[in-house]
Amino acid sequence: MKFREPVRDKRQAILEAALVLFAERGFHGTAVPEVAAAAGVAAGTLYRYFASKEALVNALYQQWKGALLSALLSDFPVDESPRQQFHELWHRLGRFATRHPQEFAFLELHHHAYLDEASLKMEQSGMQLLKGFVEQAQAEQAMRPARAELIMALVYGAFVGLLKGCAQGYLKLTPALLSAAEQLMWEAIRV
Amino acid sequence: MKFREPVRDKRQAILEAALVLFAERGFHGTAVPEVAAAAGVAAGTLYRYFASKEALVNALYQQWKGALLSALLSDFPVDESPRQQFHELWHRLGRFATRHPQEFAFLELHHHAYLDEASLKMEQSGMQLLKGFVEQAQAEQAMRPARAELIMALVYGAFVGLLKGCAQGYLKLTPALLSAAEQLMWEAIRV
Amino acid sequence: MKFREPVRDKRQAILEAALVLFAERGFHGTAVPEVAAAAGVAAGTLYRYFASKEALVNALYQQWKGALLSALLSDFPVDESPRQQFHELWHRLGRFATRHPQEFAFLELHHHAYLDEASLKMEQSGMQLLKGFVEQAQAEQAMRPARAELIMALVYGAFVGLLKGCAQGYLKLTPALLSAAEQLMWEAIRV
Amino acid sequence: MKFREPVRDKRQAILEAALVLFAERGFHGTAVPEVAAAAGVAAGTLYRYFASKEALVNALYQQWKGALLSALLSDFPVDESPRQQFHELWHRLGRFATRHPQEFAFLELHHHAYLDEASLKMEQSGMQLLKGFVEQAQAEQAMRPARAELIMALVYGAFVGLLKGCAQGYLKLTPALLSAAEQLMWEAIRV
DNA sequence: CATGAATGAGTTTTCATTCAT
DNA sequence: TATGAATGAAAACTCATTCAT
Repeated sequence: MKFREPVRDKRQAILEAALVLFAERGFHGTAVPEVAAAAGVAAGTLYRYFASKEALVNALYQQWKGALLSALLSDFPVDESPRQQFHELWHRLGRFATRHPQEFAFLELHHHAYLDEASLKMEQSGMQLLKGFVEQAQAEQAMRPARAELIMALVYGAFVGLLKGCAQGYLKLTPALLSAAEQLMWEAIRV
Repeated sequence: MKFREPVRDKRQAILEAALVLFAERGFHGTAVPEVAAAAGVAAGTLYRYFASKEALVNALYQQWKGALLSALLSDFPVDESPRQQFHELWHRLGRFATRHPQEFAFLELHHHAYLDEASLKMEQSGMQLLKGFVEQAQAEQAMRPARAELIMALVYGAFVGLLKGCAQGYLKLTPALLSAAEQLMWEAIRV
Repeated sequence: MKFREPVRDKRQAILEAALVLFAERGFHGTAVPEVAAAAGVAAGTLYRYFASKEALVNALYQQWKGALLSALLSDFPVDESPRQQFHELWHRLGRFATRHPQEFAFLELHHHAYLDEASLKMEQSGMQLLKGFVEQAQAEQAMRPARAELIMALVYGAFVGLLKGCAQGYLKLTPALLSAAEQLMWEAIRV
Repeated sequence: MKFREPVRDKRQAILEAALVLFAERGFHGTAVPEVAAAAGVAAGTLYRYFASKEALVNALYQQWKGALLSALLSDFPVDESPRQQFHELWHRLGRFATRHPQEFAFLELHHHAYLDEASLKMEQSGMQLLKGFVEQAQAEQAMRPARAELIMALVYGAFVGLLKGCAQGYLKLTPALLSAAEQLMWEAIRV
């Protein structure tokens, strides 16, 4: 009697609205009723889906940190050369950031002082997986023998810096730019 | 009846207190009375020195962004080789971040959605100066001919990533680490 | 798919759940959805049986105030001596409070600022009936000639105080205790 | 330059306003802004004096439970006869309830489910002191050898019942009524 | 100039009630 | 008739800012 209203799912609508606002104005800079209004629901409704504002931001963080890690690592070409693996990682990062610019901004351009244990655990597990890739490449003597954490911090930091430059309008995120950036950063870490 | 240190300068005390709190909890996560209390002044007094909370954070941003730019660029060895100049820039960044970790965290680890024009202008003028260095090095064919903004975004992003890794405890900011990082990033951008 | 007990009567289930919660946490301290959940029905269902939260608490009050009055007065031994009648009343009060401790607590240990006219009328009619007993005993010169309302207030207040002492853990409601209390209070009012 | 405005003290004004409203409508039935408005202050001001609504009600409870205990026990005539001591206690209770009817109603006519440890301790220490009086009278064989807690529950309950009767309009709190009540209750407990 | 109590609009959150299913 | 998601007004509480002292 009622054609599927385009409400997909209120929980999802709330998550999407929150993402946009948190990415733009930060967690503390965004009021719950603003999120609710942007999601097209009443303020009280938000609390049927999330126990608190903090629970909401953690759910958001876990959803997208998980998506990012999954995008980076699912079906990772474990048998390829380090150079090829690096290309793959950088390319996947670029694709994720191109398709989900607000999500990436939310994840990486903000200082998250309110994360719960589950969120922190997810963060750390991602680090571990990447560390494995770095150490394997080092074992194959295809990557400089610096501390794995240092290499990861520099490479990931460089990528985030690139995205920040795009967000601020200094750069435009194109395949060519990504490719150039990849080449530079590979030079930084190759043997 | 009053044993506080000679009240150096209340404005300065407020700026220092605000810096610590903003770096830790962010702008919106910090209450003005907290800042005042931490500075050892009354809440009303803060408003004699700053028109609003936003004016305070902008003053802080300009103070330290200016200090950072000044640290990077004053007496810059314009006649040295690009490699030497890069070393100098990286070393100065490292020294600044080592001496002023909270200031650096405030400047670079937060998303500043409240900056006024003066702050934005300062940000941009810093970029211009660094761009000049990159372009000169490229003119000397000592640095790859990529877009200057790309090189700056990657290098500065890598440095910020390094500091974030230190802030999160994955790394420890030592001269050796800085030196290793410098070497890697130079490889990224040298011809 | 549904193993709840034969849903006796939803109205009754709601009343029972409300009683427990109102007795424990008070009317304003209890949320309607909590009552519904405790009764095993949906929140909306409650409103099929009671027009509002106030209607619910008044129905509850009337149900149990009525039950208490009925327990006190049905088949009252009108021909017995005043002493015997007092014994009967005290004993019936004790039995009611023993069998229905939460009901008694709800009725007498809370300040009911929301009673409607029907509830107040019930309260008053109970008073009238007891007043008759007192006045008859006084006419027979078996009870002191104080104001009937005074005697009732003291005796009933003493009983409530006894129950409050039990609820707080100072006393334990045993037949022996009730009997001792009865004896003391009879001494208070006998000629 | 400004003659002492009749604000006595805002903390006191808040306590007084809260007392009236809590006595009438109960703790959960009273909204904080109502208390503030009745006290003639802004809602936020209340929180400068009390950390929370619960802290307010506990402060109120302790203030008046303390006043009641003090009224009962300060300069207690320890050398008088038990009968005389009972008269004194009853009289003091009556005077307190006459002078502070709302305070007494707040203390004794509500179910306080939110008391903190300090409040509970105060309650218990009052009980202990009164218990001492009962036990001494029993030792002198001037009071029936029932459990002290029972005697206290009945006598105090009777007094509360009397006040409840007055609050509901059945009785009027006069010296004569108090005196009559005292005589009845003494008969209950004397040997 | 400095203070800090006071403000009241704004925040997060709750809850009595409704209504589409 | 029963449901329970949705509502939105109201609750408790916070905080940027003001102003009398």
